[in-house]
Amino acid sequence: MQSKRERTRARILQAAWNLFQESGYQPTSTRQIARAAEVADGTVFSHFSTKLEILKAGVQTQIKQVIEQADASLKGCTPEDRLLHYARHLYPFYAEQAEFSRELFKEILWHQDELRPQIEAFMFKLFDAPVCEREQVYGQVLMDCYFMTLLDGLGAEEVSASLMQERLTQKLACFTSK
Amino acid sequence: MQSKRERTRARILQAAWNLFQESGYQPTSTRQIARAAEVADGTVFSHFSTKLEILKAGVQTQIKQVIEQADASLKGCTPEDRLLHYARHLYPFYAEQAEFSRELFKEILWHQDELRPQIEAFMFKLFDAPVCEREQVYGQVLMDCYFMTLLDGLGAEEVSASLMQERLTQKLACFTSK
DNA sequence: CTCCATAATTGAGCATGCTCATAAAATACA
DNA sequence: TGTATTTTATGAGCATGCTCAATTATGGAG
Repeated sequence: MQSKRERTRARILQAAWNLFQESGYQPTSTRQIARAAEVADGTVFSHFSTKLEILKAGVQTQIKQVIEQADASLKGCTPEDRLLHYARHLYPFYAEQAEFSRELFKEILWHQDELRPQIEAFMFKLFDAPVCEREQVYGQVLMDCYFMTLLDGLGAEEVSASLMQERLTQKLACFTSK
Repeated sequence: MQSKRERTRARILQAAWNLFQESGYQPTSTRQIARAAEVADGTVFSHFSTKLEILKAGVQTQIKQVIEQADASLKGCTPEDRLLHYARHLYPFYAEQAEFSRELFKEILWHQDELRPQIEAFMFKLFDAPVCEREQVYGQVLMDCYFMTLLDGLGAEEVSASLMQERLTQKLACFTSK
């Protein structure tokens, strides 16, 4: 059985997630979260160091599932096909949770000690072999396109995953057609 | 002669810029700025809607100069050469003002109504002709590399403009060598 | 100069994210 | 069981960015 601490943490996370979904991340105050979770204001921060960490915890469990799904159904041999495959799974998720994604990327961009390993792992999946120097750089270019297309799409007033996929497809065509 | 309002604004901007340089953006409070500019707290916000707007105003005048310099000395014919040319001018600036750049990009990324026109203009400079469909997409890919290399570099603990230039050069080589 | 309307400035006050000394609860050990 | 120690929880309090009703300065018309 989970310890009392774990249960309190879960309550906070659940309450926060509900409120975030209902009213958005920014408009939800940590006091509201505390009240909804029936704990004191300070308790929230004894479980999560930051308001953003709460969001991160919530989103990460979801994203993990999406990635696992994508991993499981991975088809295509070329790195480009595979990148598109992941985009088809992940873009819709990011798009649906646009505000959360924006908030997270804001922070995470500057802490690539968190992002970098994920990117490395991602590149391994694209080439599924220890990548050589040349492939490494090309992989970076692919990732650049993947991320910029995503960031760009998340900034639009009408966030559309399909538009993002289309854009990425066009960009990737630059490489394969030459 | 500039109106009193303009002079107050200038005083605030100057005071803010000094403090930002001295102690950084985040550690400087708007109250400190007000005190240094010898105005009331509220006055600051009657001239700038947001703390970030102050920073933006300060940085933009500087960046304009750097861009003009780059424009004036523009050499090279291929889009890749030109992109690198701009990188050689702009990366060092962003790197030197790393904290400011990070703070600004955080916000600006999601308001591409501010960023988009600048990017469009930038692409025009790269191709110096009304770009066709195909070039448009390729230009986007170039920009993606330009920005991701920049963002990536700004996130490192040791921000190095020359490293960023090197990385961008490598990426661009993917295109020209094929 | 005097009056008045408009523009600029003021600073008390608000909600926020987060801290930290204290209190309560759980646990370990006798 | 009873006591000591460690782990959790508490909530008053802090500094922050920003607001807004009230106040003061500005400058133009009579």
